[in-house]
Amino acid sequence: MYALADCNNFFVSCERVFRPDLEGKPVVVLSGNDGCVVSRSNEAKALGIKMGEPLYQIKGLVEKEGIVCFSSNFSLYGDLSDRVMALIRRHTSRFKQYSIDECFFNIDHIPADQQKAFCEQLVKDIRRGVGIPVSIGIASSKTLAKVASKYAKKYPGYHGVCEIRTDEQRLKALSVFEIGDVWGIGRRAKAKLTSAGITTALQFTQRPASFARGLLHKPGLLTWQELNGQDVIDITQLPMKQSITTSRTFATAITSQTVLEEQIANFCAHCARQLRVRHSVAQQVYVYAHTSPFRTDIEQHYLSELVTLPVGTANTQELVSYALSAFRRAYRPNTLYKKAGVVLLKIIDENAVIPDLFDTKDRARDDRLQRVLDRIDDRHGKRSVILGTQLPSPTDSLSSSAQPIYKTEHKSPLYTTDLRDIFTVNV
DNA sequence: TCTGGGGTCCTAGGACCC
DNA sequence: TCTGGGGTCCTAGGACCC
Repeated sequence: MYALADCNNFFVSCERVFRPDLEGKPVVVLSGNDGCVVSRSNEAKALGIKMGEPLYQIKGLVEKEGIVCFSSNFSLYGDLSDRVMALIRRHTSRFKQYSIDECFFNIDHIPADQQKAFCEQLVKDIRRGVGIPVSIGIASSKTLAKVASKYAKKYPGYHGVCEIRTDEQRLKALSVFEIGDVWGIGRRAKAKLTSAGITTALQFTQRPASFARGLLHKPGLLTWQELNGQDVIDITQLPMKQSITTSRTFATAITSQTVLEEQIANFCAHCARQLRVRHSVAQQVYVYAHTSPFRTDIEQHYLSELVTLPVGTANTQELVSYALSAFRRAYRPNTLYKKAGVVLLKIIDENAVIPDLFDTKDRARDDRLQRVLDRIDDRHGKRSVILGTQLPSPTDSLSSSAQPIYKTEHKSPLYTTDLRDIFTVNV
């Protein structure tokens, strides 16, 4: 049997840990640039606010109902996530974190008739120890465990834990479960299934496997098998990341090449640091920037450039230099770039690097310097030492009228990871 | 005017090989 | 006028997840 633990309204719950006065009130957390709603309290959901809804479209409602808005604060969410995960991992086996607020684990070391009580205790421990409300679903496949966890979340009578153990329970749960809410069924698949007359998960499972395969291909077949109780989706694979991305949407579109170069350099440096934390190197760098897809009044433009490196590397200086020269090749003047990003690809273990016979770089020396720079950042904080290209160029800082590149108007303090913020709050 | 960020997997189709 | 078959590798784009 699998158990799935899912934090309720995770980002909002994180904000509430330090703002208990917001318990019972409508609260939302916004995406980067304060653009869209990405987490909603139950009260906000009850007001009809949808996931992913742009903030500007609900401005009136926000003011009328006194909805409390937060800019996203990922160092806070990451830190609380680590605490929740550590608590679960300590008491379970074959633990696998699936996302920032979800994990699968195995509870076969507990007798079957005690598994539910065990998970109920886990829910209480997390609530008391970290302050985050969690729901747990138990079933024979991961997709069914997801179904169970949704029931656990929806009905307080379950005390946070729901299990689908018998076939009667499975059929009953699926008979009133909307097909579009099934893990793996997205908008397109839902539309296809609806036109085939399928609205519940149960109806889907009652069609033959060939129907699922024919309409939704391999992923659809896997979902069909999982809903029928077979354990076929494997998430234990994925030992190493295949790509690392850093990208941002800007508050106002940017045309300046030097301002964009500064952004690209910072995105790339951030990716490179992630790479080194994982003891990996990248063999390709992909750079892109584009106009706002929502603007119909301007010509759309998508700039992208892929560079394959002669030798895999995690060195910030080297990766930034490739990223910037790629960007310079593709940059187009007088274009309103609204978003840009850097992706590192073809990632392999640092010990698997294949040397280049004609390499001109002293890599041992570069690595030593990089290690020193990382240690300085570890000790004195992120960005203690950065490349010159990561700073705004003097001409830009003079000309730009102090307009911020990103919008975060509702950010909460870094309660758990930055002491300076706590002192600021107390003052 | 204002619309997120970071991932994975699958598939079709083109390039290329013998 | 007539113009193969079978395979691999790579890439872009679609779909999905949280």
